[in-house]
Amino acid sequence: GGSWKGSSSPRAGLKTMLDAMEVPSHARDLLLQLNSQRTKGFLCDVIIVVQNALFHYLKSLVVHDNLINLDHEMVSPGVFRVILDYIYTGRLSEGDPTSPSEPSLGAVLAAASYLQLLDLVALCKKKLKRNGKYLPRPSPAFLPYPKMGPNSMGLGSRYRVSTPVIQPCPPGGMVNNLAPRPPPLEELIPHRLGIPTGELYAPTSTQPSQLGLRSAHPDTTCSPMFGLDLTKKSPSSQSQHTPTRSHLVSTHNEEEREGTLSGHTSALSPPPFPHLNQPLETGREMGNIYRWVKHEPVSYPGEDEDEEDDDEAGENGEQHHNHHKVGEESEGAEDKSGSGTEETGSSEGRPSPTGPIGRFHMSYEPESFGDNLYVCIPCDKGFPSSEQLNAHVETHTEEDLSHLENKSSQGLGGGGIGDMIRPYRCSSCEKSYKDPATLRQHEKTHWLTRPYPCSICGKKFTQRGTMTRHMRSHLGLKPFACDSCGMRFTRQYRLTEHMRIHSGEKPYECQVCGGKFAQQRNLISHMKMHSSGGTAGGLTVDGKLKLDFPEGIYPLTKYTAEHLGLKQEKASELLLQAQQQLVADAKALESLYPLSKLASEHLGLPPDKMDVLGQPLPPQAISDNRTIDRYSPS
DNA sequence: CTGGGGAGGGGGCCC
DNA sequence: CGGGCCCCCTCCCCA
Repeated sequence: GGSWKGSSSPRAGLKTMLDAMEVPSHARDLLLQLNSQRTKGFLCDVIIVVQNALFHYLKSLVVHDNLINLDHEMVSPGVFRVILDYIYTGRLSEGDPTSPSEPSLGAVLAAASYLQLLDLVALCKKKLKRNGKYLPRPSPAFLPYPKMGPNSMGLGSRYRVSTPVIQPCPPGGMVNNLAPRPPPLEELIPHRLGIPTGELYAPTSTQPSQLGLRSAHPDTTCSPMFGLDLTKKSPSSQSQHTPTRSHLVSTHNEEEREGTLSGHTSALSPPPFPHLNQPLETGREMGNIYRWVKHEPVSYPGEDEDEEDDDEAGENGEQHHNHHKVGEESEGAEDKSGSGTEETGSSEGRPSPTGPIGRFHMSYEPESFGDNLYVCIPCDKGFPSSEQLNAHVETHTEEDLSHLENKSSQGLGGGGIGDMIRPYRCSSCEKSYKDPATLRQHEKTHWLTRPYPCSICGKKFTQRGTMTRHMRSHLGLKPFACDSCGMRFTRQYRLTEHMRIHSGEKPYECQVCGGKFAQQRNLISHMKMHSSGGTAGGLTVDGKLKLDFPEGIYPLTKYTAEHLGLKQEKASELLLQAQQQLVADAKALESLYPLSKLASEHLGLPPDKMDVLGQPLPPQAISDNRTIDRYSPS
């Protein structure tokens, strides 16, 4: 990848080389061979996921990473098959237009433009024209864009700018799940497909630079894309750890690929909502394009920026005027994205002054609320102004909202209130978040490649903050000092914990034995002792079943949870584990000693109901206060 | 020797 | 990006 970055000379060189090819059919033969190889799945080291379909691909034709996930709203498996065939054969099969399974040329065109397969776009247009179906679009500056998926909220205009969507998944050679991990990879597109490589191949030289790892191509200006910048934050923020750009030298090579790729990948990392995708331009012109988009009133203000943008925002400021400099792909992109952060950040509130909840106003039919166009989703009340709605929303207590959220998660199903409170759902798991940044952060936990490697030991992290924290341990940075003993810590939280040693405060109390602890974690491990070890003997010396919950099995009350210093949910879970362990132990014992009346009474159930305890308690049993009250020991 | 508690430290994750 | 919390591992001490 890196070799394509920078000036156009590599292309020129390739052209010369190809021109000089003594056997003219060589390229064709080679492609045929590759295609045959591909159809057999031989040496296909890249897997592209489109919905539930897997396509094998040769890495030589793709830029990086072994697993790529395509947004199936933009590219269906059928369409992608056609595209892949085209890539390998140079031929566009039109198939049988009457066959429902055969993708239409229009769909292929849309996907091709989405993927920036310009040659294919041209070919599709040509064929459509020939069929008399193609109506050229007025905007010459941009590729035609496919219609948006069902979740696009009608904001397809955001795709006005080229939005490569093939998303790099972490290497590792395996597809750990088919969950569509959105996004955009920048550059699937092989050079031979007609994309100017200089525009598509972002640099791969993105290894963290500050601590000595450098970027490639000494002749180009490479931004330390996701280099750890300890100058920014770290208490010891030693500037000496932060080489300036001019210090960068090239050490990039294949061996570094993984690391650099991960950086690159993250630099191009996908927004969590494919359908809310921001324009993620690949070319150096993108800065300009972006500027144009910025002023587009219809541009959807979703979570735009890419993860890597942030640390470049300042640095790139000086380069806003210089997008056309060859060899700056990444910076151009980042620059764009960085600006995107600001812009979209400011515009995010536009349609929805109340944030995520407000965002859902648009799903309502205005007329149904008369003049009260501003609707509080949780309680369905309408208000004539956003200010009034805001004032109203503030009257909702956290409790109200969490109650509603629980309700929705228990029965209202998808699209319920829970979704409105936490509208940003992970495409790979059931989790949802209140804001897109958190979702994006979370989605990285599903990646196979962790985007933030430690420059010292190479360990990789899903969050930059975790990586910088880790770095501090390498560097021995302990900014938090205890006033009493001078001991230093890497984290504030540790110091807080530590201070309890001096104060003697032990806020965490075991509700079973009354033991007190200064640190919650020690209470937790203590609780585990109660559960797993508790019935280790199973029987007391006098042969009775030994139980640690003399009152029987009960879910934790909120009160108890608070006393444990745990969130009720967590405490209940913990206790539930203990209970299940207890039941398992009791069952094991029962097989040895038929369950006595005494034991069943200890468990709070008649012997014939013992089985149900093997199953997790239903959520209501934990969260429903009435149930809790009934079982509560207090 | 072992179990349990105290405490330091690292990573994951969400806000 | 930092703060905060949770989880885990580990080491040390002591009964």
